[in-house]
Amino acid sequence: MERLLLRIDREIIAAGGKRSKSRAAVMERFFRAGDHVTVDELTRAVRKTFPRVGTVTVYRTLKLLARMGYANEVDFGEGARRYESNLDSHHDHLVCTACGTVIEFKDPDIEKLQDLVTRRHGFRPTAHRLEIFGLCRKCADRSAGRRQG
Amino acid sequence: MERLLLRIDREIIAAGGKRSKSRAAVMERFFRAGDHVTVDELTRAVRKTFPRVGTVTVYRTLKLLARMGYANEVDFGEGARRYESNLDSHHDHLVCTACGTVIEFKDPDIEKLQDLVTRRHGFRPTAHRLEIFGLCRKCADRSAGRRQG
DNA sequence: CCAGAAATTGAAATTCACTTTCATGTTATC
DNA sequence: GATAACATGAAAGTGAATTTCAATTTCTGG
Repeated sequence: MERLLLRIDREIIAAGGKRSKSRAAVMERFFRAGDHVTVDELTRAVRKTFPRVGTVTVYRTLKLLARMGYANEVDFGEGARRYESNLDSHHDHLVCTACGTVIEFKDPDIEKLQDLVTRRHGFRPTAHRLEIFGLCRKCADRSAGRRQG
Repeated sequence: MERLLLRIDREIIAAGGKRSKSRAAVMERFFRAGDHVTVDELTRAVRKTFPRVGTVTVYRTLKLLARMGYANEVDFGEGARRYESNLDSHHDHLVCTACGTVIEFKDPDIEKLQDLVTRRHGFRPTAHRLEIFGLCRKCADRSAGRRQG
């Protein structure tokens, strides 16, 4: 973690940038969060220990991380986009439309079939996103319970 | 087509709505378009034969069609959402990031695997979307050509 | 340690897609 | 054809994301 932040900082400096405390605070909170955060959520979190940080800096830092490949922009159709760390390997999402829970999953078989499909169309894939919307176990149980009793 | 528009009109009237020429024009252009249109694109198209139509009406009509199940909102990450007719069965998208071409595809095997994944998580799916980004055959060939000679 | 150059910051202004408002125009009904 | 309800569209309003710009911070090299 400390190591990661140092590495990113070094990369930024190599590209002609300079260190900054605000950005460091944003990055640390972001990677510590672990899940999918909106700019607004992350701003509030950072402000707990760094009240002076502006929304703009959070926007800029996340865009920067995305450009550098350390973060991904994701969109669950809520109106505001979310960012997730890109340190783990690729995964897709189950999004509960009732409670908002997001479950990550990996499925190499689906990926393989996707490769087949793209090949069939002479398409060279660079990225993909798969989101499945529905009810998580808890919400499904609740609605089933209501229906049956 | 004529038949479809009549049917939709009848449904609207059954729900307490009234007929309208603007809306009819929007719907006809929309279903005739066949592909994924933005509100802006569709507005411009409708105005060719119906100059007085406002953007708002296009927004409202597409939202209405989506609510009635005749259209789907899709998002290729361009900033503006697109609408596609929902008359054909479900399909997913290959989006070329170079030229913007969108290829539709269906893959029952992928769907089956998706069902397996959701079941494994006790998740009850209601919808999903799969977008694969990359280079279409033409753009891939072009960049391959450049690379090899 | 200091001065100057360059990047970073954040409040405010701006943009852009989308939605809401509301006075006016249309449509259906009696 | 009067009237009640719906549809329309211009303009105003939202809200997320971006840009602007003066002030601040960071780095470099005397």
